[in-house]
Amino acid sequence: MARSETTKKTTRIQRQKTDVILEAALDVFSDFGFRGSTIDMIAKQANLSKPNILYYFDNKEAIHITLLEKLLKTWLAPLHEINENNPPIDEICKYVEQKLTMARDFPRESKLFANEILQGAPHVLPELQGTLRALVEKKAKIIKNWSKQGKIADIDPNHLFFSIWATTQHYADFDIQVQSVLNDETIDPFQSASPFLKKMFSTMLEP
Amino acid sequence: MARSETTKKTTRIQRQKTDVILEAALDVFSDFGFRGSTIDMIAKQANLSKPNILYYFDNKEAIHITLLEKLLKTWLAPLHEINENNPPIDEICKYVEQKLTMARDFPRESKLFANEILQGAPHVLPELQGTLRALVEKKAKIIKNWSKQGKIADIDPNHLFFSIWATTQHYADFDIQVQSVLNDETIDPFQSASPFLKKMFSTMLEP
DNA sequence: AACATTACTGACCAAACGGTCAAGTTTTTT
DNA sequence: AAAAAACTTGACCGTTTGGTCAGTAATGTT
Repeated sequence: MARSETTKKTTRIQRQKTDVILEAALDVFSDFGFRGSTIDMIAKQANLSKPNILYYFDNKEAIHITLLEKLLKTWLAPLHEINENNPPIDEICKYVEQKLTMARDFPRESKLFANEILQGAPHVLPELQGTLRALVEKKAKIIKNWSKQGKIADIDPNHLFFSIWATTQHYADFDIQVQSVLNDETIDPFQSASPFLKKMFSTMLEP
Repeated sequence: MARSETTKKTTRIQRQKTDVILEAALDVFSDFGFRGSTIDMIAKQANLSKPNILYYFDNKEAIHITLLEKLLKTWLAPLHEINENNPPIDEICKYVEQKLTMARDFPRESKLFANEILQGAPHVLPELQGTLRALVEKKAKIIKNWSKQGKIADIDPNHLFFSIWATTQHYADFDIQVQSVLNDETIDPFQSASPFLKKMFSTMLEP
Protein backbone atom coordinates (compact mmCIF):
# COMPACT_ATOMS: atom_id res chain seq x y z
CA MET A 1 0.00 0.00 0.00
CA ALA A 2 1.46 3.29 -1.10
CA ARG A 3 1.57 6.52 0.81
CA SER A 4 -1.41 7.90 -1.06
CA GLU A 5 -3.75 5.54 0.76
CA THR A 6 -2.90 6.74 4.23
CA THR A 7 -4.46 9.80 5.77
CA LYS A 8 -1.47 10.72 7.88
CA LYS A 9 0.07 14.11 7.30
CA THR A 10 2.68 14.25 4.56
CA THR A 11 6.33 14.55 5.43
CA ARG A 12 8.94 16.75 3.78
CA ILE A 13 10.41 13.78 1.92
CA GLN A 14 7.00 12.70 0.68
CA ARG A 15 6.33 16.09 -0.82
CA GLN A 16 9.75 16.27 -2.44
CA LYS A 17 9.72 12.78 -3.87
CA THR A 18 6.18 12.89 -5.21
CA ASP A 19 7.10 16.11 -6.99
CA VAL A 20 10.19 14.52 -8.49
CA ILE A 21 8.15 11.51 -9.61
CA LEU A 22 5.38 13.60 -11.15
CA GLU A 23 7.90 15.76 -12.97
CA ALA A 24 9.63 12.69 -14.38
CA ALA A 25 6.32 11.04 -15.22
CA LEU A 26 5.21 14.13 -17.12
CA ASP A 27 8.35 13.89 -19.22
CA VAL A 28 7.77 10.23 -19.99
CA PHE A 29 3.99 10.17 -20.40
CA SER A 30 3.96 13.20 -22.71
CA ASP A 31 6.56 11.59 -24.94
CA PHE A 32 5.29 8.02 -25.06
CA GLY A 33 1.67 8.10 -23.92
CA PHE A 34 0.30 6.08 -21.01
CA ARG A 35 0.62 2.63 -22.54
CA GLY A 36 3.97 3.43 -24.10
CA SER A 37 5.49 4.47 -20.80
CA THR A 38 6.88 2.09 -18.21
CA ILE A 39 7.43 2.57 -14.51
CA ASP A 40 11.09 1.78 -15.14
CA MET A 41 11.35 4.70 -17.56
CA ILE A 42 9.82 7.04 -14.99
CA ALA A 43 12.09 5.64 -12.29
CA LYS A 44 15.17 6.22 -14.40
CA GLN A 45 14.09 9.75 -15.28
CA ALA A 46 13.48 10.47 -11.61
CA ASN A 47 16.70 8.81 -10.45
CA LEU A 48 14.73 6.52 -8.20
CA SER A 49 14.22 2.78 -8.05
CA LYS A 50 11.03 1.24 -9.37
CA PRO A 51 9.87 -0.02 -5.96
CA ASN A 52 10.53 3.43 -4.59
CA ILE A 53 8.14 4.91 -7.14
CA LEU A 54 5.54 2.38 -6.09
CA TYR A 55 6.12 3.33 -2.49
CA TYR A 56 4.63 6.74 -3.23
CA PHE A 57 2.02 5.77 -5.81
CA ASP A 58 -0.19 2.69 -5.78
CA ASN A 59 0.43 1.97 -9.43
CA LYS A 60 1.21 3.46 -12.80
CA GLU A 61 -2.34 4.61 -13.34
CA ALA A 62 -2.35 6.58 -10.08
CA ILE A 63 0.58 8.67 -11.30
CA HIS A 64 -1.19 9.35 -14.56
CA ILE A 65 -4.44 10.36 -12.89
CA THR A 66 -2.64 12.64 -10.45
CA LEU A 67 -0.96 14.41 -13.35
CA LEU A 68 -4.22 14.81 -15.25
CA GLU A 69 -6.03 16.23 -12.26
CA LYS A 70 -3.31 18.80 -11.65
CA LEU A 71 -3.30 19.64 -15.32
CA LEU A 72 -7.04 20.16 -15.70
CA LYS A 73 -7.12 22.89 -13.08
CA THR A 74 -4.46 25.04 -14.70
CA TRP A 75 -5.73 24.16 -18.14
CA LEU A 76 -9.15 25.66 -17.56
CA ALA A 77 -7.96 28.68 -15.58
CA PRO A 78 -7.79 31.13 -18.54
CA LEU A 79 -11.34 30.30 -19.55
CA HIS A 80 -12.58 31.38 -16.12
CA GLU A 81 -11.18 34.84 -16.71
CA ILE A 82 -13.45 35.73 -19.63
CA ASN A 83 -15.41 38.70 -18.35
CA GLU A 84 -18.72 39.82 -19.78
CA ASN A 85 -18.09 43.48 -18.97
CA ASN A 86 -14.85 43.93 -20.89
CA PRO A 87 -14.59 44.63 -24.64
CA PRO A 88 -15.60 41.32 -26.26
CA ILE A 89 -12.96 41.05 -28.96
CA ASP A 90 -10.19 42.05 -26.56
CA GLU A 91 -11.44 39.44 -24.14
CA ILE A 92 -11.45 36.65 -26.73
CA CYS A 93 -8.05 37.66 -28.09
CA LYS A 94 -6.64 37.68 -24.59
CA TYR A 95 -7.94 34.15 -24.12
CA VAL A 96 -6.36 33.04 -27.40
CA GLU A 97 -3.09 34.61 -26.37
CA GLN A 98 -3.17 32.89 -22.99
CA LYS A 99 -3.91 29.51 -24.54
CA LEU A 100 -1.08 29.98 -27.02
CA THR A 101 1.31 30.95 -24.25
CA MET A 102 0.30 27.88 -22.28
CA ALA A 103 0.93 25.67 -25.31
CA ARG A 104 4.39 27.20 -25.60
CA ASP A 105 5.29 27.06 -21.91
CA PHE A 106 3.61 23.76 -21.06
CA PRO A 107 3.92 21.57 -24.14
CA ARG A 108 4.23 18.42 -22.06
CA GLU A 109 0.94 19.09 -20.34
CA SER A 110 -0.70 19.77 -23.69
CA LYS A 111 0.57 16.50 -25.11
CA LEU A 112 -0.44 14.58 -22.01
CA PHE A 113 -3.95 15.93 -22.38
CA ALA A 114 -4.07 15.29 -26.12
CA ASN A 115 -2.99 11.71 -25.59
CA GLU A 116 -5.66 11.19 -22.97
CA ILE A 117 -8.44 12.61 -25.16
CA LEU A 118 -7.28 10.68 -28.21
CA GLN A 119 -7.59 7.44 -26.27
CA GLY A 120 -11.17 8.33 -25.39
CA ALA A 121 -10.48 10.15 -22.11
CA PRO A 122 -10.55 6.97 -19.98
CA HIS A 123 -9.39 8.88 -16.91
CA VAL A 124 -11.04 12.29 -17.26
CA LEU A 125 -14.33 11.69 -19.04
CA PRO A 126 -16.39 12.64 -15.96
CA GLU A 127 -14.44 15.88 -15.67
CA LEU A 128 -15.12 16.70 -19.31
CA GLN A 129 -18.82 16.07 -18.96
CA GLY A 130 -18.94 17.90 -15.63
CA THR A 131 -16.53 20.72 -14.96
CA LEU A 132 -15.60 21.48 -18.55
CA ARG A 133 -19.10 21.27 -19.97
CA ALA A 134 -20.54 23.51 -17.25
CA LEU A 135 -17.81 26.09 -17.63
CA VAL A 136 -18.10 26.20 -21.41
CA GLU A 137 -21.87 26.50 -21.16
CA LYS A 138 -21.49 29.45 -18.79
CA LYS A 139 -19.02 31.26 -21.02
CA ALA A 140 -20.99 30.42 -24.16
CA LYS A 141 -23.90 32.38 -22.73
CA ILE A 142 -21.70 35.43 -22.36
CA ILE A 143 -20.66 35.17 -25.98
CA LYS A 144 -24.24 34.69 -27.13
CA ASN A 145 -25.17 37.84 -25.23
CA TRP A 146 -22.42 39.76 -26.95
CA SER A 147 -23.78 38.55 -30.27
CA LYS A 148 -27.35 39.55 -29.41
CA GLN A 149 -26.17 42.98 -28.39
CA GLY A 150 -24.42 43.34 -31.73
CA LYS A 151 -21.02 43.67 -30.08
CA ILE A 152 -19.61 40.76 -32.06
CA ALA A 153 -20.68 38.77 -35.10
CA ASP A 154 -23.25 36.02 -34.71
CA ILE A 155 -21.20 32.85 -34.34
CA ASP A 156 -21.59 29.55 -32.53
CA PRO A 157 -19.75 29.92 -29.20
CA ASN A 158 -19.00 26.21 -28.85
CA HIS A 159 -17.28 26.05 -32.21
CA LEU A 160 -15.41 29.22 -31.34
CA PHE A 161 -13.95 27.47 -28.32
CA PHE A 162 -13.18 24.34 -30.32
CA SER A 163 -11.29 26.37 -32.91
CA ILE A 164 -9.35 28.27 -30.25
CA TRP A 165 -8.34 25.08 -28.48
CA ALA A 166 -7.48 23.34 -31.72
CA THR A 167 -5.37 26.12 -33.21
CA THR A 168 -3.39 26.92 -30.08
CA GLN A 169 -2.72 23.41 -28.82
CA HIS A 170 -1.78 22.36 -32.34
CA TYR A 171 1.57 24.11 -31.95
CA ALA A 172 2.42 22.00 -28.91
CA ASP A 173 0.84 18.67 -29.86
CA PHE A 174 1.90 18.64 -33.52
CA ASP A 175 5.19 20.47 -33.03
CA ILE A 176 7.04 17.85 -35.07
CA GLN A 177 4.81 18.52 -38.03
CA VAL A 178 5.02 22.29 -37.58
CA GLN A 179 8.79 22.11 -37.44
CA SER A 180 8.91 19.83 -40.47
CA VAL A 181 6.90 22.28 -42.55
CA LEU A 182 8.71 25.42 -41.39
CA ASN A 183 12.08 23.67 -41.28
CA ASP A 184 14.88 26.11 -42.04
CA GLU A 185 12.92 29.16 -40.99
CA THR A 186 14.47 30.20 -37.74
CA ILE A 187 11.38 32.00 -36.57
CA ASP A 188 9.74 30.64 -33.45
CA PRO A 189 6.39 29.17 -34.57
CA PHE A 190 4.64 30.54 -31.51
CA GLN A 191 5.83 34.06 -32.20
CA SER A 192 4.48 34.14 -35.76
CA ALA A 193 1.34 32.25 -34.76
CA SER A 194 0.32 34.94 -32.31
CA PRO A 195 -0.47 37.76 -34.78
CA PHE A 196 -1.98 35.27 -37.23
CA LEU A 197 -4.45 33.89 -34.71
CA LYS A 198 -5.17 37.34 -33.34
CA LYS A 199 -6.10 38.52 -36.82
CA MET A 200 -8.11 35.39 -37.57
CA PHE A 201 -10.28 35.54 -34.50
CA SER A 202 -10.67 39.31 -34.36
CA THR A 203 -11.76 39.68 -38.00
CA MET A 204 -14.19 36.81 -37.64
CA LEU A 205 -15.74 38.35 -34.54
CA GLU A 206 -16.03 41.84 -35.99
CA PRO A 207 -19.78 42.56 -36.13
CA MET B 1 9.62 -14.32 -43.15
CA ALA B 2 6.27 -12.85 -44.06
CA ARG B 3 4.76 -12.52 -47.49
CA SER B 4 5.74 -8.88 -47.69
CA GLU B 5 9.39 -9.78 -48.10
CA THR B 6 8.93 -11.89 -51.20
CA THR B 7 8.71 -10.41 -54.64
CA LYS B 8 6.40 -13.07 -56.04
CA LYS B 9 3.05 -11.94 -57.37
CA THR B 10 0.28 -11.66 -54.80
CA THR B 11 -2.53 -14.19 -54.70
CA ARG B 12 -6.23 -13.56 -54.21
CA ILE B 13 -6.06 -14.75 -50.61
CA GLN B 14 -3.09 -12.51 -49.91
CA ARG B 15 -4.96 -9.45 -51.10
CA GLN B 16 -8.08 -10.36 -49.16
CA LYS B 17 -6.33 -11.19 -45.91
CA THR B 18 -3.99 -8.22 -45.90
CA ASP B 19 -7.04 -6.00 -46.39
CA VAL B 20 -8.83 -7.67 -43.50
CA ILE B 21 -5.77 -7.28 -41.31
CA LEU B 22 -5.23 -3.63 -42.19
CA GLU B 23 -8.89 -2.85 -41.57
CA ALA B 24 -8.75 -4.52 -38.16
CA ALA B 25 -5.44 -2.89 -37.34
CA LEU B 26 -6.84 0.53 -38.17
CA ASP B 27 -9.64 -0.09 -35.68
CA VAL B 28 -7.23 -1.12 -32.97
CA PHE B 29 -4.37 1.33 -33.58
CA SER B 30 -6.69 4.35 -33.82
CA ASP B 31 -8.27 3.44 -30.50
CA PHE B 32 -5.22 2.45 -28.48
CA GLY B 33 -2.19 3.86 -30.29
CA PHE B 34 0.76 1.80 -31.47
CA ARG B 35 2.14 0.85 -28.08
CA GLY B 36 -1.29 0.29 -26.62
CA SER B 37 -2.25 -2.17 -29.32
CA THR B 38 -1.29 -5.84 -29.36
CA ILE B 39 -1.12 -8.28 -32.22
CA ASP B 40 -3.63 -10.40 -30.35
CA MET B 41 -6.13 -7.53 -30.36
CA ILE B 42 -5.71 -7.09 -34.10
CA ALA B 43 -6.00 -10.85 -34.63
CA LYS B 44 -9.23 -11.01 -32.66
CA GLN B 45 -10.68 -8.03 -34.52
CA ALA B 46 -9.75 -9.65 -37.83
CA ASN B 47 -10.99 -13.11 -36.82
CA LEU B 48 -7.58 -14.56 -37.52
CA SER B 49 -4.95 -16.25 -35.41
CA LYS B 50 -1.91 -14.33 -34.28
CA PRO B 51 0.56 -16.45 -36.28
CA ASN B 52 -1.64 -15.96 -39.30
CA ILE B 53 -1.29 -12.19 -38.96
CA LEU B 54 2.47 -12.61 -38.78
CA TYR B 55 2.35 -14.73 -41.91
CA TYR B 56 1.29 -11.67 -43.87
CA PHE B 57 3.25 -9.00 -42.01
CA ASP B 58 6.77 -9.30 -40.64
CA ASN B 59 5.85 -7.72 -37.35
CA LYS B 60 3.56 -5.28 -35.62
CA GLU B 61 5.51 -2.28 -36.83
CA ALA B 62 5.13 -3.35 -40.47
CA ILE B 63 1.34 -3.23 -40.16
CA HIS B 64 1.53 0.22 -38.64
CA ILE B 65 3.85 1.57 -41.31
CA THR B 66 1.71 0.13 -44.10
CA LEU B 67 -1.33 1.88 -42.66
CA LEU B 68 0.49 5.19 -42.33
CA GLU B 69 1.79 5.06 -45.89
CA LYS B 70 -1.68 4.39 -47.30
CA LEU B 71 -3.07 7.14 -45.11
CA LEU B 72 -0.57 9.82 -46.09
CA LYS B 73 -1.45 9.58 -49.76
CA THR B 74 -5.17 10.12 -49.29
CA TRP B 75 -4.52 12.61 -46.54
CA LEU B 76 -2.60 14.99 -48.75
CA ALA B 77 -4.79 14.55 -51.83
CA PRO B 78 -7.08 17.57 -51.18
CA LEU B 79 -4.10 19.87 -50.78
CA HIS B 80 -2.92 18.96 -54.28
CA GLU B 81 -6.16 20.25 -55.72
CA ILE B 82 -5.66 23.88 -54.72
CA ASN B 83 -5.56 25.70 -58.06
CA GLU B 84 -4.00 29.12 -58.53
CA ASN B 85 -6.43 30.08 -61.31
CA ASN B 86 -9.66 29.62 -59.39
CA PRO B 87 -11.20 32.21 -57.04
CA PRO B 88 -8.90 32.17 -53.98
CA ILE B 89 -11.46 32.21 -51.19
CA ASP B 90 -13.59 29.55 -52.90
CA GLU B 91 -10.49 27.45 -53.29
CA ILE B 92 -9.51 27.70 -49.63
CA CYS B 93 -13.06 27.08 -48.44
CA LYS B 94 -13.29 24.03 -50.66
CA TYR B 95 -10.12 22.72 -49.07
CA VAL B 96 -11.49 23.33 -45.58
CA GLU B 97 -14.69 21.55 -46.52
CA GLN B 98 -12.79 18.58 -47.91
CA LYS B 99 -10.64 18.30 -44.81
CA LEU B 100 -13.70 18.46 -42.58
CA THR B 101 -15.43 15.79 -44.64
CA MET B 102 -12.37 13.58 -44.36
CA ALA B 103 -12.32 14.03 -40.60
CA ARG B 104 -15.96 12.96 -40.48
CA ASP B 105 -15.66 10.01 -42.87
CA PHE B 106 -12.24 8.79 -41.80
CA PRO B 107 -11.94 9.49 -38.09
CA ARG B 108 -9.82 6.39 -37.53
CA GLU B 109 -7.26 7.58 -40.04
CA SER B 110 -7.21 11.00 -38.43
CA LYS B 111 -6.62 9.51 -35.00
CA LEU B 112 -3.96 7.17 -36.29
CA PHE B 113 -2.11 10.13 -37.74
CA ALA B 114 -2.59 12.26 -34.64
CA ASN B 115 -1.19 9.48 -32.49
CA GLU B 116 1.82 9.12 -34.73
CA ILE B 117 2.59 12.85 -34.73
CA LEU B 118 2.08 13.14 -30.98
CA GLN B 119 4.70 10.46 -30.42
CA GLY B 120 7.17 12.43 -32.51
CA ALA B 121 6.37 10.86 -35.89
CA PRO B 122 8.81 7.94 -35.45
CA HIS B 123 7.55 6.28 -38.64
CA VAL B 124 6.75 9.19 -40.95
CA LEU B 125 9.20 11.94 -40.07
CA PRO B 126 11.01 11.67 -43.43
CA GLU B 127 7.67 11.98 -45.23
CA LEU B 128 6.81 15.10 -43.25
CA GLN B 129 10.14 16.72 -44.03
CA GLY B 130 10.00 15.61 -47.64
CA THR B 131 6.63 15.16 -49.33
CA LEU B 132 4.59 17.29 -46.95
CA ARG B 133 7.05 20.13 -46.66
CA ALA B 134 7.54 20.37 -50.43
CA LEU B 135 3.82 20.31 -51.12
CA VAL B 136 3.05 22.95 -48.51
CA GLU B 137 5.85 25.14 -49.81
CA LYS B 138 4.43 24.91 -53.31
CA LYS B 139 0.91 25.78 -52.24
CA ALA B 140 2.15 28.52 -49.91
CA LYS B 141 3.61 30.28 -52.91
CA ILE B 142 0.22 30.32 -54.59
CA ILE B 143 -1.33 31.88 -51.53
CA LYS B 144 1.43 34.45 -51.27
CA ASN B 145 0.79 35.38 -54.89
CA TRP B 146 -2.88 35.83 -54.17
CA SER B 147 -1.94 38.14 -51.31
CA LYS B 148 0.44 40.18 -53.47
CA GLN B 149 -2.22 40.57 -56.11
CA GLY B 150 -4.62 41.83 -53.48
CA LYS B 151 -7.02 38.97 -54.04
CA ILE B 152 -6.91 37.94 -50.39
CA ALA B 153 -5.67 39.50 -47.17
CA ASP B 154 -1.99 39.38 -46.34
CA ILE B 155 -1.64 36.35 -44.08
CA ASP B 156 1.03 33.75 -43.38
CA PRO B 157 0.22 30.74 -45.60
CA ASN B 158 1.89 28.22 -43.30
CA HIS B 159 -0.18 29.28 -40.32
CA LEU B 160 -3.26 29.22 -42.52
CA PHE B 161 -2.62 25.56 -43.25
CA PHE B 162 -1.88 24.81 -39.60
CA SER B 163 -5.17 26.37 -38.53
CA ILE B 164 -7.11 24.49 -41.20
CA TRP B 165 -5.59 21.17 -40.21
CA ALA B 166 -6.04 21.86 -36.51
CA THR B 167 -9.66 22.98 -36.68
CA THR B 168 -10.89 20.23 -38.98
CA GLN B 169 -9.03 17.28 -37.50
CA HIS B 170 -10.02 18.43 -34.02
CA TYR B 171 -13.54 17.10 -34.60
CA ALA B 172 -12.21 13.61 -35.27
CA ASP B 173 -9.29 13.46 -32.85
CA PHE B 174 -10.99 15.16 -29.90
CA ASP B 175 -14.47 13.84 -30.60
CA ILE B 176 -14.89 12.73 -26.99
CA GLN B 177 -14.29 16.26 -25.79
CA VAL B 178 -16.54 17.76 -28.47
CA GLN B 179 -19.32 15.36 -27.53
CA SER B 180 -18.82 16.09 -23.84
CA VAL B 181 -19.21 19.82 -24.38
CA LEU B 182 -22.15 19.61 -26.76
CA ASN B 183 -23.72 16.72 -24.88
CA ASP B 184 -27.50 16.82 -25.20
CA GLU B 185 -27.50 18.78 -28.40
CA THR B 186 -28.50 16.31 -31.04
CA ILE B 187 -26.88 18.27 -33.83
CA ASP B 188 -24.03 16.56 -35.64
CA PRO B 189 -20.87 18.50 -34.72
CA PHE B 190 -19.56 18.26 -38.26
CA GLN B 191 -22.70 19.78 -39.70
CA SER B 192 -22.59 22.87 -37.49
CA ALA B 193 -18.81 23.12 -37.78
CA SER B 194 -18.99 23.50 -41.54
CA PRO B 195 -20.62 26.96 -41.74
CA PHE B 196 -18.61 28.15 -38.75
CA LEU B 197 -15.28 27.28 -40.31
CA LYS B 198 -16.38 28.57 -43.69
CA LYS B 199 -17.22 31.92 -42.14
CA MET B 200 -14.03 32.01 -40.09
CA PHE B 201 -11.67 31.41 -42.98
CA SER B 202 -13.54 33.43 -45.58
CA THR B 203 -13.81 36.57 -43.42
CA MET B 204 -10.17 36.33 -42.46
CA LEU B 205 -9.11 36.04 -46.09
CA GLU B 206 -11.28 38.89 -47.33
CA PRO B 207 -8.85 41.53 -48.63
C1' DA C 1 20.76 6.15 23.35
C1' DA C 2 16.80 3.66 22.45
C1' DC C 3 12.78 3.31 19.94
C1' DA C 4 9.45 4.08 16.26
C1' DT C 5 8.39 5.50 12.00
C1' DT C 6 9.46 6.41 7.42
C1' DA C 7 12.08 5.55 3.34
C1' DC C 8 14.29 2.42 0.31
C1' DT C 9 15.87 -1.76 -2.40
C1' DG C 10 17.35 -6.39 -4.46
C1' DA C 11 15.23 -10.27 -5.62
C1' DC C 12 11.40 -12.14 -7.21
C1' DC C 13 6.73 -13.38 -9.49
C1' DA C 14 2.85 -13.83 -12.70
C1' DA C 15 0.90 -12.06 -16.69
C1' DA C 16 1.27 -10.05 -21.14
C1' DC C 17 3.52 -9.63 -25.24
C1' DG C 18 6.10 -10.07 -29.77
C1' DG C 19 7.49 -13.44 -32.36
C1' DT C 20 8.89 -18.51 -33.96
C1' DC C 21 8.21 -23.14 -35.67
C1' DA C 22 7.01 -27.70 -36.83
C1' DA C 23 3.25 -29.84 -38.42
C1' DG C 24 -1.11 -29.82 -40.50
C1' DT C 25 -4.76 -28.14 -43.99
C1' DT C 26 -6.32 -25.94 -48.11
C1' DT C 27 -5.78 -24.18 -52.64
C1' DT C 28 -3.57 -24.03 -57.01
C1' DT C 29 -1.04 -26.02 -60.68
C1' DT C 30 0.26 -29.71 -63.66
C1' DA D 1 -5.19 -37.40 -59.29
C1' DA D 2 -0.94 -36.13 -57.68
C1' DA D 3 2.48 -32.84 -56.64
C1' DA D 4 3.58 -28.20 -55.36
C1' DA D 5 2.66 -24.09 -53.35
C1' DA D 6 0.22 -21.36 -50.27
C1' DC D 7 -2.08 -20.98 -46.06
C1' DT D 8 -3.11 -21.84 -41.06
C1' DT D 9 -2.39 -22.87 -36.20
C1' DG D 10 -1.41 -24.89 -31.39
C1' DA D 11 2.25 -24.96 -28.69
C1' DC D 12 6.07 -22.75 -27.35
C1' DC D 13 9.99 -19.28 -26.15
C1' DG D 14 12.45 -15.24 -24.44
C1' DT D 15 11.65 -10.69 -22.93
C1' DT D 16 9.22 -6.99 -20.92
C1' DT D 17 6.34 -5.20 -17.61
C1' DG D 18 3.45 -4.06 -13.50
C1' DG D 19 3.64 -5.07 -9.11
C1' DT D 20 5.05 -7.53 -4.42
C1' DC D 21 7.71 -8.45 -0.36
C1' DA D 22 10.93 -9.30 3.15
C1' DG D 23 14.58 -7.11 4.88
C1' DT D 24 17.68 -2.96 5.40
C1' DA D 25 18.82 1.91 5.93
C1' DA D 26 17.70 6.48 7.13
C1' DT D 27 15.17 9.73 9.67
C1' DG D 28 12.56 11.51 13.36
C1' DT D 29 11.03 11.24 18.35
C1' DT D 30 11.46 10.62 23.25
